[in-house]
Amino acid sequence: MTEQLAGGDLSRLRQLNALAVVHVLRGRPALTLTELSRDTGLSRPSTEDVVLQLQSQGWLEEVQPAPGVMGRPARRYRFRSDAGWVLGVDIGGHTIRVLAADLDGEVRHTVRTPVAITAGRAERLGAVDAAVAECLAAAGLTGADIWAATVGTSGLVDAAGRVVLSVAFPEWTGVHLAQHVGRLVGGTVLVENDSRLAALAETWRGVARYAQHVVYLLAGLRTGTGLIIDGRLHRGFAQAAGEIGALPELGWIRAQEHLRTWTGAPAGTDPDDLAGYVFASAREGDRKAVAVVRRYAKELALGASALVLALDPQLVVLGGGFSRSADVLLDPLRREIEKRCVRIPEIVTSTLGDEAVALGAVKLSLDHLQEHLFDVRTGVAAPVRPAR
Amino acid sequence: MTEQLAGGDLSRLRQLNALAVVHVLRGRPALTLTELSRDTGLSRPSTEDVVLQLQSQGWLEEVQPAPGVMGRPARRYRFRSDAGWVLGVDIGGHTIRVLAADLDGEVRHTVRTPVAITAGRAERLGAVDAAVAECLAAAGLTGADIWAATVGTSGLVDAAGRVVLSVAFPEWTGVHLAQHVGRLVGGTVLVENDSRLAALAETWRGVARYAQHVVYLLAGLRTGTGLIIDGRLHRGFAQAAGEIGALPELGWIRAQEHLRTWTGAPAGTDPDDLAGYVFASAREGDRKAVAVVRRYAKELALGASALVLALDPQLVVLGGGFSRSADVLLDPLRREIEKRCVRIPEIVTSTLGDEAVALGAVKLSLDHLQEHLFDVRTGVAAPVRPAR
DNA sequence: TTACTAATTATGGAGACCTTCAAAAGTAAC
DNA sequence: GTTACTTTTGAAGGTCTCCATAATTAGTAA
Repeated sequence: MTEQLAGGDLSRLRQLNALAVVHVLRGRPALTLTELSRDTGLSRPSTEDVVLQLQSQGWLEEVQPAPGVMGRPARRYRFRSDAGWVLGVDIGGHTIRVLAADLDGEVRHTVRTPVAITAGRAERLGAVDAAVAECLAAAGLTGADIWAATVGTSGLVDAAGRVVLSVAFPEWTGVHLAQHVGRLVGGTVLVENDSRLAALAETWRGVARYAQHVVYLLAGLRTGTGLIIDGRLHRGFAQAAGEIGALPELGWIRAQEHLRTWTGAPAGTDPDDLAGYVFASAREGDRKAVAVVRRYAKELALGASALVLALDPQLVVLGGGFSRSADVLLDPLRREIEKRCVRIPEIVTSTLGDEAVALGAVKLSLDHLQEHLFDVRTGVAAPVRPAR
Repeated sequence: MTEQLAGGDLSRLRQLNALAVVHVLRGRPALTLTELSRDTGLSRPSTEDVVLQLQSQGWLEEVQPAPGVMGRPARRYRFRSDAGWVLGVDIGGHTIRVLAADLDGEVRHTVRTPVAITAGRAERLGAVDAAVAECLAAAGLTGADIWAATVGTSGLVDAAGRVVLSVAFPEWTGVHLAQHVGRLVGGTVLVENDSRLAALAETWRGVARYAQHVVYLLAGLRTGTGLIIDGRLHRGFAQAAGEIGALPELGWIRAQEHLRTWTGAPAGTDPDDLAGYVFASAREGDRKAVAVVRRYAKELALGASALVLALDPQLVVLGGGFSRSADVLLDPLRREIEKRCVRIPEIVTSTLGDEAVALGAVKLSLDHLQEHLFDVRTGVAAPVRPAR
């Protein structure tokens, strides 16, 4: 609990101050030494010393001084956010998505590759390979430039990066994604459940930005959850947290069934596409459709209420494919949750759309680097890809 | 997420090293400078410097050198764990319990005062006052010596230390415990739900010592929970976490009803005492009693399963009054949980008995001090009671 | 009494920080 | 074009904290 940081000699102090400078400068435009000095609390001369050291290491870069200011023009330094790169990969049912981002988390290149929902393991992995290669090429990078990558997939994932169980794609069970993607890129490869990554993305760039405790609901053809507790992704002891839908009494397994019973769609419609027709009819006021949506919302709310009662989050975020129909789904969902819970959290709709998972994958990669590159214990090392 | 610790000047380094020395020394017998130097990683001369400073501040004390060793006898220093004190108060239905512990968490004095279950607000608070006074007197302390105190109570507690809702004792609702106990002792007064404190105690001195994620079940006349996530007590956004029993579909409200239907007890038995008879009969193999216990276990398991599925803890701890009857309760509980959950955690019985809540209260007080007295950001201040 | 052992004390040196002040490099006004 | 003003840069001197090393001290063991 007390992650003690060992004391040390003077170099440790320099380490900490270098860390402070990097922290102030990351994700911001170039700053002058005076500004850095003010923001870090260090004296001007010390700031200069630290900055020069970081520059010689390759973390900082001098940029053109700002013109047209009073006084002697100040040198300005920026964080070299392009010193390293991270990848976020989303392996979805219909789409493979790869994002390349710099160390500031700025997404620089995006690749979307369609893949048949019926594609087998080999075909899908092949599409991943192609998409990663395409993204690297577009960014002018090689796999060696990637310092960390995260792969998002449906199903249960173990700590080693293997898919332990995939209900949606039976053939997917057992695939060792960390190893597979590890062939393509350098650095650590993390593998994580897609709902969790989407939740993470919401706390980073989405509607949950300032919440410490969040319950994320992935509502779509599959139903899943992601839990943010104390600002951190909660995985559980064996990465099995959030599986509330498995409780027979709550029946998330049944939830979709309600939508599939809908008969108002054109004959021959793929059962997977039915949901869209139900929501559309409900939107137009069709009584039966509204009732179907209400039943679905109730089932969803049961599991959600269990999570809300258990965790008392500040926020519940509705994401996934169905969140596009939040206009007809959110109200019944909210009512059902209000019936059951002691304290009612805010309930909002995701705005990240279908890029949430890949974005969360980028964030997880960045968090991993943060821990290993800019940690108080280790300080800042030279800007090279950390050992795997 | 990145709790950045600002860099700083050389005094900051000394601060960190002083912290390291204190950390090594706390909760251990007196050490020599050489041993301290080895464990902190500092050089001998520096260690001496730091130790001398801490001694002059009052945190460290020299003790008699160990006799009968080769070479020049080394000075030995111990952490002055009696420089400050904390209190743990458990306001139960039948008993008020007050524990006085030193800064190492060593419980030095215990006071137990019986109180009528029917006692009203004033009478109960009076008993608390008396018990606290008695405990202070026994320890030779005054309220001013107490650096932090925690009060455990049933019911929902707000962040200010007020009981927002007490189902078991309606008259208890609204009582401002932090204020009330604050009259008696110095330092911060924290108020927390009793189930949560019991959970905390289990991770400190109980069966959950090395678990990061724990679901604690308080099974007794009331049913409650305490959640430990990432090694920390989880309260939720509005201190309402763990209220899974409120979900109508899981029905913890009904759970006790099963036990109350029991007719095998002597006529005129207080309904609250029925449970003991049921468990006893079940222990002797009475079929009907076994069935009643099984029904109770099933209801309990429903909520427990929801928590386990949501959080995937390493451990489920069964505590509370009924945990004394774990021999007949644990097996059916485990079976019901196994039916419902994806990954089955260890399920064990608490060993702390009815001191768990007070012990957890001590621990919470200590954690509070730890944050304010020995934090990496603040360093170690002089050993005086921190401002409220 | 003498040898051995391990802690203490003293010394010198290096690294990182701070404050202060003079010099430099621009803009703005005349 | 010169002068005044503003702000940054660069250099000097000082303090603090740490480290390594060597000389001294206070015990035990033979």
